[in-house]
Amino acid sequence: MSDVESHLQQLSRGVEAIYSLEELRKKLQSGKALRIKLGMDPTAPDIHLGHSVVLRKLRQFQDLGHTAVLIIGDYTARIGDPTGRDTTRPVLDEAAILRNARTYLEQAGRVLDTSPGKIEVRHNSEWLSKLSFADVLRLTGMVTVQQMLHRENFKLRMEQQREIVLSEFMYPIMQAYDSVVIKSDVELGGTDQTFNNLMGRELMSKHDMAKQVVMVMPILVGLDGHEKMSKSKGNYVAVTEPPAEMFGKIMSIPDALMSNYFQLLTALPPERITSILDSSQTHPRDAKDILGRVIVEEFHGREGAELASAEFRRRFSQGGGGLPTDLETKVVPALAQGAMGMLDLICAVGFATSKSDARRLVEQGGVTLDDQKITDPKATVSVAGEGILRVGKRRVCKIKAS
RNA sequence: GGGCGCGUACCGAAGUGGCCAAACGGGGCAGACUGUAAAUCUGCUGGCUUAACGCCUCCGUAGGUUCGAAUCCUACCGCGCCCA
Repeated sequence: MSDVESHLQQLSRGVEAIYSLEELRKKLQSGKALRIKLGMDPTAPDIHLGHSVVLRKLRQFQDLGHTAVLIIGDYTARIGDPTGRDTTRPVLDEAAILRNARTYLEQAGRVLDTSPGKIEVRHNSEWLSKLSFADVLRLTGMVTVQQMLHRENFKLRMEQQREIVLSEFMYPIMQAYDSVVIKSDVELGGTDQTFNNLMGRELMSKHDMAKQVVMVMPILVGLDGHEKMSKSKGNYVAVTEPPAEMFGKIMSIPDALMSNYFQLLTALPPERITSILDSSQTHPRDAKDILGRVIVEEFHGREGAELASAEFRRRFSQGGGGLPTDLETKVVPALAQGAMGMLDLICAVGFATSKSDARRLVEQGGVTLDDQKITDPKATVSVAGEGILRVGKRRVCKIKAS
């Protein structure tokens, strides 16, 4: 297989759609370093595995010698979005945008290759702020209302007779114009960006330029196995999380989700994935362990992944009970004054939000002190030196009087 | 400008004068079990406490009617839809 064909195969992996494969092939055949565009919205700086799907694809391109062009949508963010609902975009000030962009880059850098020459970071205010009204009219003259109304989101709202603010039509045009300016060869995005990215092709061809290829990646399902991974749903794994936390969260996904995660979040060869997912060859628990380690390894290295896996086994498998390696010590000064109520102690270390809450935990048998189960809510404790307090499976700490 | 609706705990959603700390579902937490923080099953899910069928706070906000209000009235705030 030629290089081009093998690259094409790698790059197509896990992709939802390519517009079009043939054009991508031609671009790869040219032998040039391609410019791969990815737009980012400077409002949500908490990057999670869902974002990493697209970022990993971008990284793949980088590794094959192409250039990542990251567009920070600062102009758009500054103007905000009048529509309130479907596409809430809060208005941000300059400082916030800069801050968000910086944390975004810091986090995206855990996936991307940020060495010089591999990545180009641009703010779209650079060119958008210079457009005159006449320029804007010229751009809007290149797109028809009918094209706009084809977009799913708009179509739906037309049918439901819900408002569409005129300026909303401008967002796809602005993004598309970004592509014209930076002369992208390929634009990446999630499937939700399909329309906007295709608009880039449209606008580029109106400018007599080579059209960008659009590749859209599937939206990653969150830890709950149903809804898309997002911060607001709380069903996410942030790229900045410590190894043990990452690993544990991955172990908590429904078994049925494993295949999807292997496909979108790892680079394991397809045959390998098939054999891992075949329960007659690999125990499902081990399959998930592999998944967890491969993902954690990407962010914390081989050693971090192994440690996280080992710790998980120690703490939770076969009854568990092991202590975490980074066992936290909490000082409870009140203990120095003699016996203190169990419930107060639980609240004092922050394992319960109220005494009623603490009482429930005790009554349900979820609390142990030095491996002694406490079942009486009225119990008092006096810890001479220090003790190990557990609440449920996951909350453990060492307590000291001073 | 006119008309009509809606606002209940983390979320969704019942409840239209006392039996309401408020059904039910989701989520969360705990327990059992296990192959894991999976699945399944069970319990809990406003707060305080001398732990009691005690007290306090609570159904957008502020008043009012009533022996008694999430439920009725008034004003206000917020949200939505329709007409102009």
